[in-house]
Amino acid sequence: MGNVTLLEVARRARVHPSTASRALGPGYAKYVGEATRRRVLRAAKELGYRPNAIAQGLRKGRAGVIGVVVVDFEHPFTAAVLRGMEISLEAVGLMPLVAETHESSARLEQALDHLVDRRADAIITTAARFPDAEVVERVARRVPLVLAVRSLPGSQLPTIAHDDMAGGAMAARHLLGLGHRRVAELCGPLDVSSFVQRQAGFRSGLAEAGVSEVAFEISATSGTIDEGKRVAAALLERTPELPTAVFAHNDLMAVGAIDAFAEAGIRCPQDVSVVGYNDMLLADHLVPPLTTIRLPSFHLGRLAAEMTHSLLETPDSPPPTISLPPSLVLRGSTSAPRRPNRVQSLPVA
Amino acid sequence: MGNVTLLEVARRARVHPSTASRALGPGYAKYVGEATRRRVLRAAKELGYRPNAIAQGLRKGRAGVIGVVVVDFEHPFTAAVLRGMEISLEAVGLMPLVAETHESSARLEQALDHLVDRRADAIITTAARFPDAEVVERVARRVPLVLAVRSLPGSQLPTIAHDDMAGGAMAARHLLGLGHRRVAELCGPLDVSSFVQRQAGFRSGLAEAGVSEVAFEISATSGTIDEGKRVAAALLERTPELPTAVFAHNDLMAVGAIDAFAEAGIRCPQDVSVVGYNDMLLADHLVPPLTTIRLPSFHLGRLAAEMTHSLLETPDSPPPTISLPPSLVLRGSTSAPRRPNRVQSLPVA
DNA sequence: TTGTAAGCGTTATCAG
DNA sequence: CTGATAACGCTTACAA
Repeated sequence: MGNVTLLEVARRARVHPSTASRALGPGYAKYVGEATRRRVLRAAKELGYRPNAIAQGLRKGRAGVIGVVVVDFEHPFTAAVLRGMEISLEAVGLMPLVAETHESSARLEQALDHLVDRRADAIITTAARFPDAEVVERVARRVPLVLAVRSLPGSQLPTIAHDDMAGGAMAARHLLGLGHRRVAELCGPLDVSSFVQRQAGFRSGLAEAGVSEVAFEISATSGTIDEGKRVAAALLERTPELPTAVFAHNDLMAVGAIDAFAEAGIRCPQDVSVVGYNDMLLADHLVPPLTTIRLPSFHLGRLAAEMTHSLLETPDSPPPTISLPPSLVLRGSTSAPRRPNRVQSLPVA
Repeated sequence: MGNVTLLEVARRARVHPSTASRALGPGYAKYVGEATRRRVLRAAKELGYRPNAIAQGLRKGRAGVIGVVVVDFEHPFTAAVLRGMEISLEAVGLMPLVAETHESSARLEQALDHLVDRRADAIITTAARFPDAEVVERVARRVPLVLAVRSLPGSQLPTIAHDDMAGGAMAARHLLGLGHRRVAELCGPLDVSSFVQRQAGFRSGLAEAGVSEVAFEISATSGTIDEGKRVAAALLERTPELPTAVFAHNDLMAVGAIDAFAEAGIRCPQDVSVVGYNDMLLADHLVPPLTTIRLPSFHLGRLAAEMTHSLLETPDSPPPTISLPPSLVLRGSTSAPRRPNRVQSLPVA
């Protein structure tokens, strides 16, 4: 496992290590004689030399790595965001170093510290929750940091997110346009900007038509099928007069909600319309196919990476804030309300 | 952004840097006077000292990082495998550095080289295809390497994979048990061990009952819905007498196949049974719910990481080969064949 | 228990 | 165009 070092390459090419370094590196290669360069290159190839990125990193003070913090690889759009970042980072020779938080503040802090320790050139986090603001700001003082997907209120940090306010409003307008007047919301965790924005957008969309949503204070602790089911069941239990439409803060929750409704004998979309969020894989293969809000996640990933890169190139430019518009995907889980619901008590699973 | 170094901590604590190092590191802390240690710890905290992992890595010769190569974050079980690895790596203070290949050999090589350059302590790859064998073996000579999920035929490298042979056989026996005798297979790319094994297992399962599958030479270039649809459409086009059951090499392809069948007016499971593979998220929410083979992917991730770790601890132990048994998940996409199919020509979408 | 000194593999800087 | 030298920040024999 003895690794070939620059010194050995230099010896074989009969040059000084620094000459070998110049010949191999892109920046200084022109200051090396053509013949010498060839010799060095050949020696390197023959020995199977690979530069030690750790030593380079120590010397140059940068690791050539961008730290990326995500909630979960299984999260609906994590893969798309990551792929976008990867593609645009690769173009500039940077490698993403990815860490998961699983929605735990402790793990977020740990991941950020890890990345700081590794001297990541910059960090992109898509996992910030409101209680993490202090930690994030602390880290941002040590290394350029970009907030992606999830923003932090009042933060001056460069931010790129989906326009969830617009997404929520879209959902509201769609439902209103269909004729719904009695609507409810199945909220995701409200310590995350995405869900707060969706809620605000949804409510303001309703308000435009003078409608206000069914009061209901329970929100999901995570955006999963089980949580969607639990929250929807609670809605059934607590709401005397059932809403004719429901806006779920993500597709998985929408699926859970539809499950809960079905178990109570309430059909979607005949008895209740459901709008999801994310347009996840297979959303179009469910029954009914899910009407949902589609997010330009791949694009967001690209832009986040580009923003990060330009932040490194031009550290003193004003921190940008980008917001990406979503779009409505019409499918079968929404339709006009059948008729005003009667007060009814329904069995709960 | 001037980062605090050990030297500054040492100065503030009025000790020599080496003493500071000992006080801070876990191994030598006991050789430091209690009072001194306290002073160093306090100084470090006050200055917000964070050890430079790059410098540590250079000095110690190890980066404290395990390189992990995956095909795609969106791949059905990547997330589960990764989470398994992460959990067991974290327990021993190692961090996964993840790279994607998108099923490209060039990217695989690039990713492996990147990881070698970063002096990853070890590499786990779940993305190897047969043509990559040479590259993988080359890299394995420089750094401990574990083949996970996808094995390489004839390779002596430590390997941990799903028992796809058993999975394929399970699918075959299930279909045979239901009474099917005319069955076909929708294969994934056959330069990947997983799919070759599934095929071999399926065929041998059939052979036990003296059945052989419908001859059909087209295989998918990737395990996606679109590819499943394409291959299934080709099957419809080329097979005069339609099979009563189909084994798709993964769930997404199964979904695509069911789509293609539906477009041709062939219902699942009434006219054709379909078995998938992976038990992906939402497989139970499709229509019909997918009968499929479930893989212990989280467990595989854990074990792969443990194997890697013990490989580092005990480099001279014989390279283990582990195979993890899958299980059959019975759902609605399979049923007894209605009756022997007549020869028929069918419209293709 | 603490200090000394050397060096991990590179590259920036300065001479030549 | 090439060589010498020092330094990036840290750990670890070894000496005291």
